[in-house]
Amino acid sequence: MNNWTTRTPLSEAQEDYLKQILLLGSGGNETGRLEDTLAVSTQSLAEQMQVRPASVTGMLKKLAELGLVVHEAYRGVRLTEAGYKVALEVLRHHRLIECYLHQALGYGWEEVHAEAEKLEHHISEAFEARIAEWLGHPSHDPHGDAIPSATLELPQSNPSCRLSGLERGAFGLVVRVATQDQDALNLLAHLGLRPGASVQLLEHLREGSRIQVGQERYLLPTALAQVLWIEEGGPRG
Amino acid sequence: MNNWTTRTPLSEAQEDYLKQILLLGSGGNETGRLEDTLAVSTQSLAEQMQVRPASVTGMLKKLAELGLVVHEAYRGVRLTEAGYKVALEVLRHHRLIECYLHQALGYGWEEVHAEAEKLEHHISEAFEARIAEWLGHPSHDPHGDAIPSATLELPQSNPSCRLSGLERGAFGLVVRVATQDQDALNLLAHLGLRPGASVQLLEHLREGSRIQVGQERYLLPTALAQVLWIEEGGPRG
DNA sequence: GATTATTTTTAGGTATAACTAAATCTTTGT
DNA sequence: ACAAAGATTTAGTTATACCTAAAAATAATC
Repeated sequence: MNNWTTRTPLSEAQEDYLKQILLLGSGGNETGRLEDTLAVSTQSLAEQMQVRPASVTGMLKKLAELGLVVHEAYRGVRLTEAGYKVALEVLRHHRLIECYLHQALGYGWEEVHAEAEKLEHHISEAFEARIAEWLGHPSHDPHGDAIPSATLELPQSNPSCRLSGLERGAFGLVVRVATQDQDALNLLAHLGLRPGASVQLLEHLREGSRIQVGQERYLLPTALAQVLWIEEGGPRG
Repeated sequence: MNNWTTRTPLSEAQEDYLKQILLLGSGGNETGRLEDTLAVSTQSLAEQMQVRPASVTGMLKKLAELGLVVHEAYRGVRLTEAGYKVALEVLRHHRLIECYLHQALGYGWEEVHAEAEKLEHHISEAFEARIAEWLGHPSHDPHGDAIPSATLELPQSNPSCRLSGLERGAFGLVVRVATQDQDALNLLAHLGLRPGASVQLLEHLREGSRIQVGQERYLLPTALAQVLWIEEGGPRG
């Protein structure tokens, strides 16, 4: 374990592992506190990174040597404070870039992920600072994900629940679209199910949830209903 | 030699080699025509890329296999049409990014090079198109270097000469600052010797050239006087 | 034609990050 | 409690990309 806070620049793969450990450990709900994250299994990381479990073990070993994770064999991996910081930094880059592409360059909110995924590893702190400034230090990205501040604090979010967990007849506002699947994003964008959209839940069925968005009614498969996070509230603001 | 126009994505290093072959082969004066470029020596490439000549030979072999350069042993290397296209594409990315950092994000013209150097390899064609549009399809970057168009044509430049070649008493406009050395850029920026600045040449001395910029007079070392390209013209526009 | 400088070849090194196969550990079901 | 199933680790391999030093080959110059 290396304690010297030295910044041997991490590889792209290493940064991605740390980011995924944070995301998986948060169960999609980052609280901003390392203590609230769970240990992540080798398996789930392997799936997420599209790699064999053995490859994950290898990488975790390296990250553990760097003092960025604690890996208890057979029990999963957790970030250390240092690793958590790096992961938040990467997340900040990613989400700021998404914001910037959307607001400054006119990308659709469903298009920004792929470009941000590449760029997040290659921008300087100066660049980060400049776009954050230009954007007015936003708290959330175009998908509704919270953006860590320059000091790596996460902003508070209002209570919300998955669309699939909404009660019959309830109204609400989409506050977050929690998927990175490009096809899912395209579909949701086409239906107008973007952050800020107003929806009503009509009924839950075995195949999915029947909902109303504007004048249109859709039967949304459960897989998709689970990625939409809703803030409950009266009909159409 | 691979003729299939396939786009096996090139590595960062490969793109950098191609770019440097173009820059060195143009002697700092790109005409936009491959025929006007000279063969580049292994040595000069090695210096530019900060590696040993043997490494250059190795890389040239690989690039030749990809059909991007023609390497005549012991006689130097030239770009093929395909390699020339790639090099221009990289140059376009680099210079557009420099413009964008300067105009959209407020970077100083002397600061943009380093950031662009990293980003040029990691932006998509969509990103390139969007920033080109935002900028209004500029023809030159903040250093005065010509930007290849979307179709990879280089814009015509007005005739110009090095400050070191100017005649005694002549007036002119800085149109290009042809160095990537950060310290040189900083120094020139501090003296106000940026593209667009008006200068008069007072006299040439052994140590350099005495010049006047605004109210100030400087003795500019020859090494620096050679990177400043001047368009001759009457005193202060 | 010999000397010098440059270039290429050869052989080998480093680093990253992936993989497979086999061994080992943990969990689960009976 | 134990066996089977599943997950994880170990060990050894592969592939890529890049680099180097030293020896051999070539070109240029006197």
